[in-house]
Amino acid sequence: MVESWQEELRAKGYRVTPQRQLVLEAVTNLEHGTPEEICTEVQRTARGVNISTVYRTLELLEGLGLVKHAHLGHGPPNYHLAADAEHIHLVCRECQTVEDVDPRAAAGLAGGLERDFGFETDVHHLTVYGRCKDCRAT
Amino acid sequence: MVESWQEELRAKGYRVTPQRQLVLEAVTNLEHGTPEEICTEVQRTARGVNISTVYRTLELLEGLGLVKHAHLGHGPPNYHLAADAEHIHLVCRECQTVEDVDPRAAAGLAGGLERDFGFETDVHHLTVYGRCKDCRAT
DNA sequence: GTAGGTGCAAATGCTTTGCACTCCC
DNA sequence: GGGAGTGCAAAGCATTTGCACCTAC
Repeated sequence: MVESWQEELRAKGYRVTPQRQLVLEAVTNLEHGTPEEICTEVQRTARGVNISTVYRTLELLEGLGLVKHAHLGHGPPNYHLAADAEHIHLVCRECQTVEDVDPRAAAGLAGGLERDFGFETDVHHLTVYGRCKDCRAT
Repeated sequence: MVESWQEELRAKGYRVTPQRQLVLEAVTNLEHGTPEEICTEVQRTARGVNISTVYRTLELLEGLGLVKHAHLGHGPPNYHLAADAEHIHLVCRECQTVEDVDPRAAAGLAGGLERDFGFETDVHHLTVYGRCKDCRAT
């Protein structure tokens, strides 16, 4: 398997700190979360990590390719583990819920954009707005 | 054809003001613009409209279905005429440029989401992140 | 005339930054 | 020990809100 992210950090001259471990754990537990939510999650298990440290850490972890973020509408960005299966976000414009679906649903779209525009689609980052099943039923 | 938006405003008890006309014109001219850019565009032709009026007006016009907005990444939302042909935004993560493409590219995706999840896709609002042709060539 | 609309300034919410102190290597 | 990392507070933006004044109807 791969070397641990801790070793990777050290190899690049960064340091392994409790805060960085806590933030990564929180992202893992939440599966999806805004910086604010991640900060709150950390406080559930340990003494808080400052919100600005959360921002700095997320930026670092994203640079290392450990986490990724997506923009799910008006609010703050949403972070999740890069290692989690990639997925597409379906955001309902009425009830604001987010549903994760298999990226294969967008395989045709990605293929078409590649073929017609030479555009390399970042599938995990794809956000689709619309109305969900439940809201349409109402 | 349809009644003018001015009449629609009056019919709903709203008023037709120069500011509202100017904002709608600016959106028309810009094709795509953030609230800030729209505010600047108005100042090119007339004496400025206050930024808070721009926000309030865009919200109103969106409620009437005259304009729509999309989130193109980190920055502020992007407004365009609802009457403009619907399109998909391809946002390059490296050079930040936005390319508009025909919504038919996403017909397969929308059909699949409808069939498999009962999700009604808001195609005009679709934003696809990735890397554009030019950046991939470098 | 009057309710809706506007401008201005202050408030808010999210995010970034400067700086002194801390602690990992 | 020294530089990277952290906490705290202040600064930055984008956006919203309160309120007195203005104007379309």
